[in-house]
Amino acid sequence: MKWKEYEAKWQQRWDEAGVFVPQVEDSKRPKFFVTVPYPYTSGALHIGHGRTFTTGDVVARFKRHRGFNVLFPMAFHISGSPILSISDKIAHEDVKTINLYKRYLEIYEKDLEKIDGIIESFKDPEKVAEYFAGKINLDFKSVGYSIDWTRQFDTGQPHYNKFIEWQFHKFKETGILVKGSHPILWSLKNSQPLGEDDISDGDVDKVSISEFTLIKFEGEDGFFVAATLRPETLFGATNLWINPDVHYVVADVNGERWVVSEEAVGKLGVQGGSVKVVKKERGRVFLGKTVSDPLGRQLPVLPAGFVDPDNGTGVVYSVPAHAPYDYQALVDLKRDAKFGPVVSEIEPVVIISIPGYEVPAREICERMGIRDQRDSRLEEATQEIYKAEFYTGVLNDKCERFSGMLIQNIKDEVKKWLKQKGASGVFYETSRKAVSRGGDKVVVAVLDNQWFIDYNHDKWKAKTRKHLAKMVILPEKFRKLFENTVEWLDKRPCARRRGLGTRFPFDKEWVIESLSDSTIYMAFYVLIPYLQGVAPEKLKPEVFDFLLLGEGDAEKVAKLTGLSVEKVNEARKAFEYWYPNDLRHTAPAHIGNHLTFFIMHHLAIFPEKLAPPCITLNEMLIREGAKMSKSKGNVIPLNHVKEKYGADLYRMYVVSSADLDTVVDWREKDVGAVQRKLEKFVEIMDRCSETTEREVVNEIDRWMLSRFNRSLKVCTENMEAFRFREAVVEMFFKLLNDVRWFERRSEEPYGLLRKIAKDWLVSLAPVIPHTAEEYWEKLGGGESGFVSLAKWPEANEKIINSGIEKSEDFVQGVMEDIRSMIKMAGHQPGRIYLYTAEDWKWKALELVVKEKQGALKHARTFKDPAEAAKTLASFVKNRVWENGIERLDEASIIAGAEKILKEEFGAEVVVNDNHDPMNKKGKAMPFRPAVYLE
RNA sequence: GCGGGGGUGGCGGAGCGGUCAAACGCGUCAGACUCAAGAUCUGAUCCCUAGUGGGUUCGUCGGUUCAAAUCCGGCCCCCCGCACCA
Repeated sequence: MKWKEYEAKWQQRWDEAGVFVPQVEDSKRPKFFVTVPYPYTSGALHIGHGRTFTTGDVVARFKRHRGFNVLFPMAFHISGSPILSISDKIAHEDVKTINLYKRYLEIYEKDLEKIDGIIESFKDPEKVAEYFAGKINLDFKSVGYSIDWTRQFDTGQPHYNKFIEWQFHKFKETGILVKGSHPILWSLKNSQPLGEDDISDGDVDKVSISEFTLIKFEGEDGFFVAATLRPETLFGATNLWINPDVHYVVADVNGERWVVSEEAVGKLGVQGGSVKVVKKERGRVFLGKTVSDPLGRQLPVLPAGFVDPDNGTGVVYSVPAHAPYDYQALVDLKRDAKFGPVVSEIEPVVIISIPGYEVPAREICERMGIRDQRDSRLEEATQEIYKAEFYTGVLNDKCERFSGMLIQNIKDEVKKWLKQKGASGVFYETSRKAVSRGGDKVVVAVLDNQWFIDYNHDKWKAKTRKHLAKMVILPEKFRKLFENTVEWLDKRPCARRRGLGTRFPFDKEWVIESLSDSTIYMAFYVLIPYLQGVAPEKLKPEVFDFLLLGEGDAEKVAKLTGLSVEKVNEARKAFEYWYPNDLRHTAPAHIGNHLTFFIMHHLAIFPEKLAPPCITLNEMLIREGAKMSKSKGNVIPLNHVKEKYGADLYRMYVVSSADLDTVVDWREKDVGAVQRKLEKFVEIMDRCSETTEREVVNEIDRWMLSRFNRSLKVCTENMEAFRFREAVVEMFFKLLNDVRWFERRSEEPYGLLRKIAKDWLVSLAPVIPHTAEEYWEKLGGGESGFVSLAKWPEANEKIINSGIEKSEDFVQGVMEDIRSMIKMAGHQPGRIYLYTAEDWKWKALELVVKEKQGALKHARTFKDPAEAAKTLASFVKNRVWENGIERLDEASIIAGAEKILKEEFGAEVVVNDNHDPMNKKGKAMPFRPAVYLE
C-alpha cells in the first residue's frame, strides 16, 4: 500500500522540521498544554493503549489548527516494583517470564540472534526500562503522534528525583504527610512485601486483608487468644475450641503469655508483636481446662476438628446459638465419652434476634439435615445465618450496653469497648489462602513507620470538591466517579520498601510509591529544557520554589544552579506561560487513584488557578468482542499498526467507531470497511489533484458546496465539544456519501471538488495527518507549510442552502418511490410518468403549516371541499408544521434530474403528461409525485 | 456489600420526548462487472401491501404525556471500581 511510504515520509519531515516543538511566545496566540499519562515501560504497548494516545493527539492537532500554541509532551514511567520484579525473575531464570519477554522482543527484533543478549541485559532493571522506552517512542512516532519529544525523560532520572523530593517537601510543609503503621501482604520466607503481581493467581483471585479482633481468654497456661471477625458474638460464647491434633505454642507476646497455634505465632511476629516461643504442645494437652472470658464467665476448652490452625490464631470461641459449625460440633461431642457430660450442660445462648428464628444455628442445621461437623453444607448454613444477622439482626438484652442495636452498626463500638477492657487486640489475616509465585506462603505483616498521605487532612477535601465542581469532565458521566473517589480517599501509604523511583526524602530506606510520584509531573515537562544542563544535586527545593511557585528570587536560584539569571527568569516565565495543564486525557480506570491524586496534589501545592481545569477520558478497546490479553494471545501490538493497517487507518477507525465513553471494538471486517472509505477518499483526492479548479455552474454544484459547508460546521462544533466520532462521521463518512452522489449527478465533479479539497484535508488532518499532508502537498498547499499547522477552515454559512438540499432530497425520494414500484411491478418499465401535486394541495399544506388544526375550517374555500377536508386532515395528522415546509418547483427539479433518472432506470421519464390511464394524477401529494409505469 | 455504568434489529452499535422502523457499519439476499471466484459498484433486508398506507418492535411490568427507545417508579439481567497495583 502506498500509504506506508508516505506515512514514514511525513513522520520524518515533521521530525526534521521540529513541527511539534513549541516555543514560549509573547504573541497573543493562546497556549494549549495537553498531556496523556506517560506509559509504564515494562513491555510493548498495544493498540488499546494507543486509543488513549491517539485521542490525545487528535486534540493536540485540532488545537493547533485552531490557532493554539500547543505543547504535547511525553515521558516514561519506570517507578515501582513491576520492572524490578521482571528483572529479578529474569535474573533467577524464571522460564515463564523469559518466554514472555522473548515474545515481546520478537515484536521488535527482526534479528532473533540478538534476543538472548537483550534478555540477558534485562537482569538490570534500568535496561528493561530503557529498552521499552526506546521502542514505545518509535511506536508513537509510527502512528504519527504530534509529540514534542525534546522534553522526554523517565521517572528514574536524578533531575526528576529532585523534583519529586521537592513535591514531598511541600507535602510535609502542608501537613498532609503523616506517619503510622499499616498492614500489607508479605512473604514470611523472604521478608518481602508482595504485590498482586507477585501472588499466584493474584490477578484473577484477589487477595485482600481482613481485620480480625483478638479476644483473650485467661487460663492457667496464659491467655488463649481467639481471633474473630464478629466480636459482638462474644456475649453468646459457651466454650473454646482447640484442634486436638495440631501444634500450639505457649509464647511470650508483648510481655504476656499467650496460647495460639504454631502458624499464628509466626504471623504475630510480623504484625508488630515481640514474640518468644516458650514451648510447643499438641492441642489435646489443653482440653478440658477452664478459661475465663472478658465478661468473667468460666468456659471449658473442648476439641473440634474443624478448627484450622492456619486461619486466625487456631483458637476459636464457640457460639452455638448463631454459628452452625459450633452448634454441630457440640452435637457431635455429646456422644463423646470424656466430654459428653460437660457438653450436655451447655445451652446455646441466643444474643441476636432475627426474624424467623429462635435459635438460628440449631434450626438451620436441623432444617438442612446436617450430619456432622464435616458436612460441607455447614459453610452454606453459616453464610445464610451471617447474612441475615448482619442486615436484620438486633442484639438482645444479654448484650449489656449494646442491646437493642443493629449488628451492622455496632462492630466498631464493640471493638472499642473490648479494647478498653484490655481484652482484645487486632490481627490481620489474608482473605484467602495464597502463595507467592515463588511458592512461599502469603501472610499479613504490619509495617511501622509507614508514611501516608492523609487525604482527609484539614480542608483539603472541601477545596477539592469546590474545584472539581468547576472542572470540565468529559464525558460528563464520569464526574460522579471523581466525586465518590474524593469522598472515600483516606490515609494512603506513599512509600514502599521496594521498587524503582525516588527515595523518600525523610527516610532514605523507603521509596516513594509509584502513583504518588506521578501527579504533578506535568510541571516538570515545562522545566526540563532549562534543567538538563544543571547537576542534579544542585536542584535544591529552593530552586523549584522559585521556578514553580515564584517564591524567593532568581539571583539565588542562579547561584544555586549555576544558571544565568536570565535563564532562570526564562524558565519561570515558561512555567507561567504553560501552566496549568489545560487538558489531561486518559482512561476512566485512573479516576479511582491517579486522576484524583492529580487534582488533589495540585491543589495541595499550587494556587488554585494552576490546578487542572479539564480532564477528558476514553474507554478501552477490545478485539472482536473480547478483551485483549496476553493469555488469550489476541493482543495487537501498536508496533504492528504501521505494517498491517497503516497509521491513518488505525487512527480513523479508533476515532470513528465509538464515542469516548464507549468501548471500541477492533473488528477486522469493520476495519476493512473503513479502509475502503479511505481508499475512496484518496481516489477522490487523486482526481482532484489531476484536475484544475472550476467555478460553480449549476444547482448540483451549489448543493455540493452547501453540503460541504454544513458538514464542516457540524464537524467543527463536534470537535470543539470532544465528540470526535460525530465530527468524523459527518466530515468523512457522510461527506463521502454526498460526494458519491455528486459524482453521479455532476458532469465534471472533480473540478468543483478541487475548490473544497484543501479545506477538507485540513478538517481531517487531526485524524489522518499523513494522508492530509500528502495531498496537501499534491494540491499545492505545501508552499504555505505543513497541513499540520494550517488554519482550520471556517464554514461559510452563506453557502449553506437548505432549499437546494431539500430539492436533492426530493430527487432521492422520487427515485426511491420509483424503485419500490418497479420492484412491486416485477418488470422494467419502458416509460415512467410522474405527476406532481396540484397547486391546491400545496396551498392546503401551507395553510396547515401556518394555522395547524385551525386550517380545517377553511376546507369550504377550496374547489372540492370534501377532497380538501380529507387532505387537510391528513396534513394535520402528520403534524406537517413541525418540518417548516418550503414549496418546491417539483416539475423543474425532476427535469433537472433527467440524466440520473434515465441512467438509473433505463427508461424515459415524463412529467405531468396528460396521458394518465390509471388515473394516478389525483394521488400526487407535495413532495410525493404520483408514479405510473408503462 | 458499597459505589458507578449499561440492557435497542441476525450482529456491533447510533439515537436520549415528536422529522424513528430507528444513523453508520457487519452479515444476508438480488442485480451489474467477470470465463469463474474474489474485490468493487447498485439496490433490498421487522410483517402485510403495484407505492407515498397499515400493523408489531427498543430487558420487563406499570405510570406521566396529545406524543416515549427517549421522562418517572418497581422488577430481572450484564459489566466495571473498592486503595498500597501500574
